[in-house]
Amino acid sequence: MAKMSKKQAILELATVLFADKGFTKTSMTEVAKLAGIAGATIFYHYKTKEELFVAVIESVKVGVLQEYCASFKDCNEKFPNGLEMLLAAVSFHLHLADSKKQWFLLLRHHFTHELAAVNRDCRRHLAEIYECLIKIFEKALAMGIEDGSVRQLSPRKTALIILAMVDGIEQLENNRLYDASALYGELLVSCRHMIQQ
Amino acid sequence: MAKMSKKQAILELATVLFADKGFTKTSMTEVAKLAGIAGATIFYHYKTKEELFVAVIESVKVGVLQEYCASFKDCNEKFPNGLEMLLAAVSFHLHLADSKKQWFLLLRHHFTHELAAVNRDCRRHLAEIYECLIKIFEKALAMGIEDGSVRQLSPRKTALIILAMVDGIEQLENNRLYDASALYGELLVSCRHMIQQ
DNA sequence: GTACTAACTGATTACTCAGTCAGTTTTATA
DNA sequence: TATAAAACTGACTGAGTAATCAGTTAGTAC
Repeated sequence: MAKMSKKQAILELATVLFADKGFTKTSMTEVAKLAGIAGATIFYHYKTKEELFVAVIESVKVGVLQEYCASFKDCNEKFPNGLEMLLAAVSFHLHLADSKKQWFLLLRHHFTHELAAVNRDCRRHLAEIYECLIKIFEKALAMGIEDGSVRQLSPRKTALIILAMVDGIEQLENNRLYDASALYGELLVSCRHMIQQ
Repeated sequence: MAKMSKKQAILELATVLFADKGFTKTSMTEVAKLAGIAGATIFYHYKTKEELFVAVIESVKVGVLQEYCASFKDCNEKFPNGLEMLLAAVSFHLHLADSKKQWFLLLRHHFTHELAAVNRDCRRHLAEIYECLIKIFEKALAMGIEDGSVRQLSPRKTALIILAMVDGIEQLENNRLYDASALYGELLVSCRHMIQQ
C-alpha cells in the first residue's frame, strides 16, 4: 500500500463511508478506526464532521472535473457529429458512474443537498459538478443542431433532461429492484430517437 | 382539526418527518412531541423504530395504488391511442409527485432501499409500488405498439427508462439547483419523440 | 359499581456520538 | 543537539438516542 498522509487517509475513508452509509450513520470514531488513528486526530485536520464532508465533496468535484476534461477536450474533432458526441457522453457517464460509484452515491444522498442549502462551499462544489456534467451534453446538442444531426430543441433544457434520465437509471441500479445495466443499450437507442432530426 | 387516533397521528407525523429528515435524523421523541403524546406511547403501537418506518412505507403503497387505480382504470377507452396514454401517465406522475412530495421523497431515501435489502415487508411494499408505477407505462407502450402510435420497442425496458427519467427530473427538482418544473413541457416532447413511430 | 382490558405515561437505562483538552510525540530547522 | 512548531493522542464530557417497564388512566361489559 502506498504511503500517504493521515489527512489523506481520513479523506479517502470518509469518502467511502459517507457514500456507503450516509452522513448521519457514519461516525468519526469509525473513520478513525479504519484509518488506524486516534479519534481526536480527525478533529485536528477537520474542525467538524461537516467540514470533513465538504472536503469530501470538494475532492469529488476535482475528480469529476478531471475525468471529464481528460475525456472531452478536443471533442469537436473526435466525433463525426453532435448526435454521436452526445451518445458518447451518455456512455461515458454510465461508465464513470459504474467505476466511481462512490462519487455518484454521494451526489444523490439527501444530506448532500440539505447541506448545500445552508453551506456556501458545499453548494458551490455541487453546482460546479452538475454544471460540468450538463455542459458536455449541452455542447453536444448545440453542435448537433448546427450540423443537422439533432432536431431543433433547447440544448440546455434537453441536456438537463438527459442528465436526469441517466441519473435516474443509475439510481434504479442502486436500488437493486431492477437490473438497470440491462437497460444501457435501450437507453442509447431511446436517446437517439429523442434528439435526432 | 379532525379527530384521529394517536396511532394514526403517529403514522402521519412519522411520514412527514421521515420524508423530510430521513430515518436516522428523525427521533422517536420528536415524533411523539409533535403528536403531543408521551414518547413511550409510540413503542406501544410500534415495537421498534424500524417497524414504524415499514408501516409508513406501507401507507405510501396504499396511497400510490389507490391514486393510480382511480385514475387509470378503464384507460383503454379514455385515450385515443397508446402514445397519448403514455404521455398522460407521465403527466399524472409529475402531478402526483408534486402533490404528494413526501411519498416520493421517502421512496428516494437511501435508507429505504438499504432496509428493503434486509426487511421482507419493506422490500415487498417497495416492489409493489414500483411495479404499479411501471405497469402503467408498460401497458400504454404495449397498447401503442398494437395501435401503431408507438415504434417497435421493448415495453418493459422502455417503461423502466421512462420511470427513471421522470424520477430523475423530480430528483432534480428536489435538489433545488435547477428549476425542474420548467422542464415539464420539454420532457413530454422528448418522450413523444423517444417512442413515436 | 366491579372487573377486565387496551391505551397510555414518566422515569429510567444502557449506549453512541461529536467535539474538547491537556499533554505527548514527531518533524523541521538552525 | 537545542528549540519550536506541527502532528497526534487518550481520556473525557455533555447531549441525545431507542427501547423498557412498572404503574396509571380510559373504555367497555355485566
